[in-house]
Amino acid sequence: MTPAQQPPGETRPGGRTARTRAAVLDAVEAELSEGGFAALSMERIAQRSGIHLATLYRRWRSVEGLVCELLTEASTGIPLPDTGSLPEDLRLLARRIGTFYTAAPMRRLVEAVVSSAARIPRADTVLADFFHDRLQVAGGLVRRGIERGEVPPDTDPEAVMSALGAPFYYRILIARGPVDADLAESTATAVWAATLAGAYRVGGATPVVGRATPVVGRQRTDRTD
Amino acid sequence: MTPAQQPPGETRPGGRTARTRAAVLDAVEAELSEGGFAALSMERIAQRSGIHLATLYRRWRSVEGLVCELLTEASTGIPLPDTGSLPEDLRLLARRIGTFYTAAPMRRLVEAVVSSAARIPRADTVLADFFHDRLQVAGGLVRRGIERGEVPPDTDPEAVMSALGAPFYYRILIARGPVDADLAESTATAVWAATLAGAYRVGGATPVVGRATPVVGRQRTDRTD
DNA sequence: ACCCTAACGCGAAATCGCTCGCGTTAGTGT
DNA sequence: ACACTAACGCGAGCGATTTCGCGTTAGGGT
Repeated sequence: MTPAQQPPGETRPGGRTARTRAAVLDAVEAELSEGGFAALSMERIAQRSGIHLATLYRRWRSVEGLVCELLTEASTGIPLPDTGSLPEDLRLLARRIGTFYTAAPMRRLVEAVVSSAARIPRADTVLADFFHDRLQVAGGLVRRGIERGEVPPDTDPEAVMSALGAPFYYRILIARGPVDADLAESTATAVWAATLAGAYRVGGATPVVGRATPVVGRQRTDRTD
Repeated sequence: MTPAQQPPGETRPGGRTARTRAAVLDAVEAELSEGGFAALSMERIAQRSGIHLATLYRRWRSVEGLVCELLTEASTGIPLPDTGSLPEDLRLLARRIGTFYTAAPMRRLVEAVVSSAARIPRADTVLADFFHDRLQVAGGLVRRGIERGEVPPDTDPEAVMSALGAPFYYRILIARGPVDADLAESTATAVWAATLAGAYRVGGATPVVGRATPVVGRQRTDRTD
């Protein structure tokens, strides 16, 4: 039988292979920044990078495959703060996410990958894995806060980090408005307040009863209406 | 000169035109529910609806155009509650959004439209307009709360409603996990707490200083660091 | 009840995206 | 330094999508 036949770029990843990869990904990024995902085609990428069309198809199968690879490249995008204070960390991270997505290129990349995920299964898993990993490590930020006793110990770190990211992606993908500093501030404030209120506990949120909320502590409401 | 030549379906919207439209949109919805956007093609829609392929292309140009039209159809999706209490309304609405997106069909539609928006300009504007309108009317919910004095008077209604929606779309499009009741509860709690904390004020959020938050009232912090 | 034409059905034709087979180039191991 | 072969360049070719021109059907106005 044939020995599994893995796709190009795997068995001999050095030298020329690496160069073409870099050239292609650069071209994709540039094209994406200029015209967005709509104007992105294998043809254009081939011309811009100087790499032959057939090679592109061989290694990446489709434009979707290309933007997926570009996403995995961008892993080292936003560094996680560690100031010793969770609310400070949240605010700082929100600002970094904000500035990260204020510029068009990364916005476009997210659009492209999400768009791809709806079309090819591979992009779906790449996207899911990417953010799953990122959420995992970002959760460390919250875990340190728990250890310091800043928030309820049963706070779900990933839920908090999801809440911190969500508004930005909502703005980019749904509301389709600009990401600005106000959004970052608002989000940081909101997430911190919500965390204190116990909205992100592991077994589901404990509802805030009535009006004024006893904000700290581990209040429990056993109503199950 | 030729008299502008508007696309089919505009000048004579009754009778047969309306029937084909209905048949086609039904087919799109069905196909979308079953196979998702990836499996959606003009060919399949034509077969399923019994409408000829050429007609589809004439009226809607592409699958993206079709899902756009389907979105505008789904306007009457989630009714807005009005219980007389903002936190109750928020929780109820969150639950409705939750159940709405728990089932696959609407999830798929959102995926499809967002995916389309990255590719054709028309979808971009359709999506933006749709959610802009929806945010506008949903904001009434918050405005009533302001009139009742439940939240700070300078609360931004649309910001609150964005915050209520964001986690669901994050879950669907980014985290790619299931939308469940927990998410709805968590979101409702979080948004209410954040609103009380003043995270969604019109001129940008007033940061929550320090640890315990004076939750009600209109505290002001003039620090601008 | 009649005409007018928008919208549709039909099949052929053109276009586009994508793949395939073969020769060439350049890493990599000995 | 040499051999081996992964990865690339090239252009023809295939299939699927999209369009076109024409005849037909059926609303809407008078």
